Amino acid sequence: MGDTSGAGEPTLEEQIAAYQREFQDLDPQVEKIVSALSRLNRRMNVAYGRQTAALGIGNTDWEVLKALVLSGAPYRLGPGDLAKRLGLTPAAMTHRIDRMVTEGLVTRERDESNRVRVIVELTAEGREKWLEAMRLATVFEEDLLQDLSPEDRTALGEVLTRLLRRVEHAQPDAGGRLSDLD
Amino acid sequence: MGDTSGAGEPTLEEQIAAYQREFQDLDPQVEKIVSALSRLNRRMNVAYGRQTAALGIGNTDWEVLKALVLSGAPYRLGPGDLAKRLGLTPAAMTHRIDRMVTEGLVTRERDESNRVRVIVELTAEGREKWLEAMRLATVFEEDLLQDLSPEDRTALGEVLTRLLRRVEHAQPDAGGRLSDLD
DNA sequence: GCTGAAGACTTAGAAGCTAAAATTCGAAGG
DNA sequence: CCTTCGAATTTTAGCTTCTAAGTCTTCAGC
Repeated sequence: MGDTSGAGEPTLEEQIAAYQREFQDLDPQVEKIVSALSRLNRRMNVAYGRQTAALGIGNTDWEVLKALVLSGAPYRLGPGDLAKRLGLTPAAMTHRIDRMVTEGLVTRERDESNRVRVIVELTAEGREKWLEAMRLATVFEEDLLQDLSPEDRTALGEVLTRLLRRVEHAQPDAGGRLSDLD
Repeated sequence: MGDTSGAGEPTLEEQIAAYQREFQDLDPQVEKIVSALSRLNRRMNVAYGRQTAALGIGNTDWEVLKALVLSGAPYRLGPGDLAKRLGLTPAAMTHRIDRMVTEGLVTRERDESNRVRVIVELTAEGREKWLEAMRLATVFEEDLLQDLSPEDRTALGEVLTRLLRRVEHAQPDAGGRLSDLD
């Protein structure tokens, strides 16, 4: 069923053996995939977390930067919009924006054409931080996949998207926000 | 660089296109793997979270149950040990154990042979909850992997463990505790 | 018997989140 | 023109879970 965390961790093989000992019905092949996937993801998140921390931004900031950049130029969204994309309540968004404004990553201003609305816009510094984080991330990712041939990579991408389609179909847009950093 | 969360989420393809638009140096093949992996993991965590919630236990409880079960019969560990395995401070462990004792999932008693130590022991109910969660999880996992042939499964397990070995070697036992539910 | 170290617990405080109330503005109807 | 409703945001209060630092208890060596 995957993995948990941290130091003093058993190896993948040890853990699967323990699972089999405690739960007879376990398919070790399935468990291997699921546990490896989970561990891999955690390690990646640790790496990303370090990189963004090195840039002086937190994981919560990172999520907002990403949403704004992916929305495309001119990199503007309302708090409500952002909240929807990130799966948060509007109140939580207000707090994040407060922090990020003081950090200089975004600006907040009222929309002059409809003064109920607020516009959150990426600053040049915010965009630069995002780009820098992406540069670090791609180095890490390239290193991670270093041993895989182009064919291996294609095959892996295919399998994973196949699995993803399956979950997304079964669990259409869950909206859950159970951790995830990238 | 992976994915974030929730509702109103773009499709994987849309997101990769947006990344390429905003960051020219991106290798779409790499990004596809990384993003699919991240999304897949998040969906799995959402599913696990629902299942454990349905059993009336939280994600934090689940981690402790798992550590105890995996330690093997008689399912006893000290708070300090548990804290190390879960990557928490001892203080955080104290709070978790408090809660879980009132929930009837574990018992806490002093070790009579060395009264400085405390022994946390899984109750029958705690063990039963763990087993039930595992049953639900395996159903979900089997469904997830349904379309993969045994050969596909073996291949996927191999590739993932290969990647995992690579990260674990580069990042030996980071101890990080940046989210993860399983 | 005293002292030091180890282990667990307590307290204080930080980071994030939610829910619900308050605020502000625009739009529609009398 | 004024009023009222509704939408979007912010404020307030409180929850959960974590860390850091200090305290208490107990064992072990001198």
